[in-house]
Amino acid sequence: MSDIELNDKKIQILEVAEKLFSEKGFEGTSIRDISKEAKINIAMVSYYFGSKERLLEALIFYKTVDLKLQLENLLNENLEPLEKVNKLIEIYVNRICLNKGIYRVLHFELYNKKREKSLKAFTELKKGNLKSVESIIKQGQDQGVFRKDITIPLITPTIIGTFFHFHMNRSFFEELLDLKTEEMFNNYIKNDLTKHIQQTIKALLVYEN
Amino acid sequence: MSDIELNDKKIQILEVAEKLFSEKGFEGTSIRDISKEAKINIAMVSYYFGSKERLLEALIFYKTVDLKLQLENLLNENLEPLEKVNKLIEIYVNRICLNKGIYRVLHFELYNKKREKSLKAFTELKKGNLKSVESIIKQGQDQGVFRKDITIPLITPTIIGTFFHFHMNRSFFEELLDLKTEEMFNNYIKNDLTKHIQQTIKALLVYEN
DNA sequence: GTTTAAATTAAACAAGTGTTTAATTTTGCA
DNA sequence: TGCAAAATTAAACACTTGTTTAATTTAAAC
Repeated sequence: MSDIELNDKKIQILEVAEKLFSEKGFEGTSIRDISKEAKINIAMVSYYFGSKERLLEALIFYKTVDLKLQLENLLNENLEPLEKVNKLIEIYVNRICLNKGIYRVLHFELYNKKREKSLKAFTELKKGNLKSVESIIKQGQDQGVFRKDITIPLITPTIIGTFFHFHMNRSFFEELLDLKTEEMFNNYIKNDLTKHIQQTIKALLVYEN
Repeated sequence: MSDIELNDKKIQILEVAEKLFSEKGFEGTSIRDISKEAKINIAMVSYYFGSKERLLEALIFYKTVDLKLQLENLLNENLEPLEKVNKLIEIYVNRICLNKGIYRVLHFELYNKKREKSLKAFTELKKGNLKSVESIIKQGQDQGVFRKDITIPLITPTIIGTFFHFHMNRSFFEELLDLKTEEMFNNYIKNDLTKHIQQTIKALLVYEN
């Protein structure tokens, strides 16, 4: 069976792996954990993916392959620069929200470790994202809507970092903001948190001293 | 030996543990790894801390105990609101920079895991931090310098999240911004990144529509 | 229905895990 | 110097880890 081709069983394993990796980390999750949750034999992971390490690689590829496309589509839409930025933020928040687990895995299993193949794919993804952001912001600068003394590569850290930090401290904010149900938490992200990020980036981009 | 009392050997173990936990994660680091790096016998960790889990608890306490104090001191300083916010950002960046490893451990080993004792200590720390931030910003609002339609609890995620995301993608930004040495990287954080965060928060706080 | 490849299984493998034990060495104090 | 407490050690403990093996079942093609 090909490395890329994904049948139902492979996908099922990947979904379970994402869930467990994000909950307990890569090292903290055993193949037996995955097998149990996915209701398959322990040998099937090696059979399908070769090793636990290659399972992680497959997972990263599987979960990041279409983000690039989504951003490139945004570029070609006919929108005002600020609207584009707001939509960009929505895409980021939405995506990380949907793929809850994988971003935690990406950032924490690829940091300071020798997973060259996975790391390279992740780096390429980030480069592509940055190009899209640059393009959008330069459009706004050319139109005289955005100020020019901003460091564009630091915009993404502010967008994703704010969301990520909020998400990583989920239980703290659940208690603080009295978000009792999963639905309330997700609604807060979709409305208030997204708005806060949009407000922040807008202030940063159009502020005049 | 008391739980709290820290002799040289205990501290040596904690320092090594922080380094390895931050590099390889809690589960990814074995007691034998720690022993080897700290040049002690494997039994010494259990002897001093009781267990690997309790070692983590001790580490978190050891590394967070004085941040609270630092923030409370800032409150009483005689500074303009905006200056206080800028200094707050400097304190955060500086602290996380100095304690490189522990924040990664805090956010990723306490997320979705049942480490109640450690989690509680961390939550208390965050509550205290939030109180300091609230107090500073309300001061600025009372003086009419800061706008009032902002969500204060989301300020910290933006500050720490931006820095954290930058740090978690270190190798990406090293390549992108051509930061060849450790010194250049640290200087970029101290100057450009800190300035970006300060610029962002300032824009958010004083922007008038 | 037979055949061939793919899928699935239980069992075993060696290596690594956190922790405990019991013996030995070092230390500090009378 | 002598002695009790603390520190340190090597060895063993039971358990979990990722991976492989070889046998069996299922599926598809002819």
